[in-house]
Amino acid sequence: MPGPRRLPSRSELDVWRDFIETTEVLRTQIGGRLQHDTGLSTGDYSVLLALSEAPDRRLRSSELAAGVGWERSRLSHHLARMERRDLITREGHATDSRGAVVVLAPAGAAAFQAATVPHLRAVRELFVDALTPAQLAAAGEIATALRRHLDSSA
Amino acid sequence: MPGPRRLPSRSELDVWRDFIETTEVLRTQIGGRLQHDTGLSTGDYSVLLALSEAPDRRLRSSELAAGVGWERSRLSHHLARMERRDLITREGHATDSRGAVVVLAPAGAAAFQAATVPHLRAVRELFVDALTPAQLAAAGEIATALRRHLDSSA
DNA sequence: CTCCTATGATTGACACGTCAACCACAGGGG
DNA sequence: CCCCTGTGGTTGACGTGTCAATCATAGGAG
Repeated sequence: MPGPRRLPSRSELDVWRDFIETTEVLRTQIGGRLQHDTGLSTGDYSVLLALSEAPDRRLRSSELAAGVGWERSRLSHHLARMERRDLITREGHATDSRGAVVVLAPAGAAAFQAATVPHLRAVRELFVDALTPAQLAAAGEIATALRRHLDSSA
Repeated sequence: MPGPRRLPSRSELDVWRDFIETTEVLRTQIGGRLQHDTGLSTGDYSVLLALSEAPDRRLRSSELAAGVGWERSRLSHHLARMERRDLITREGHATDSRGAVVVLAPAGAAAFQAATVPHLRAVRELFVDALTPAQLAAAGEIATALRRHLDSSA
């Protein structure tokens, strides 16, 4: 056990840079297409997806935050913007006066409906179609390994 | 060849979501550590790295943009913020009066020096150490395949 | 019942990114 | 020489994300 572990080698660093930059470009492209085709951001899409699948198309704010994996502060800012555009509305919680309930608005449901096929098509074109089945499986395993490692060191 | 190709299957979509969310968490964690340990953002780091490697520690704005892979507008905003913090300075170009030259400032060089080891350590801990050598190689190949596909459909 | 702490959520300040508009100058045709 | 188009770069507006501070209420200890 040497004390401070080694730094990444040149080839490891090359993989890192290539990997992180490419995933960033991928995210930007997918987001840009979604924005262009439907007027929704990927954040909007995640929120609308979670609400669409929720019973009664409504969720308590903290449940929604857990569902999309965001901090409450981020969700609060995003919901404020979505409310301004009439995609969602907010109500008080019946039994816990601290709570807020987020409700899918008609315009939000419509926007989500219109967005889902174009978005899934973009995912296929830019991600699934770029990889062989073996690479796709490997991508899944890499994501799982990274996630487990991140969770354990948090 | 059926006309409109199929949408992603359930398992393909699961991989997509896992992959894109995990890489985002990874990016956020690395950026957060860098910010916390050194006061630099990953953007700052990229710019300072490019300038450190440039002859005379100075680059024309458009070359710097190409080097870090950013749009000119993004670079301009970022340089304005970095100039405010005395990490870089900007000068006019000698022969092309339209041009701007970005110069690494002493504080920028010092901040970069201080940041490199902690940053590389974080990359090793959160990325390299999470993967087997085979997975690391696969990650490189996946990035290459995605990048090529993105370039061709742009 | 009265504090006391923990939790749900919002806010303000600020960094970051994109888009479109803009300004200034370079480098030619005429 | 004059215009005209293209290029280098900046700016403003706005959406997005993080952090720290704030506020109100829930829920339990005493």
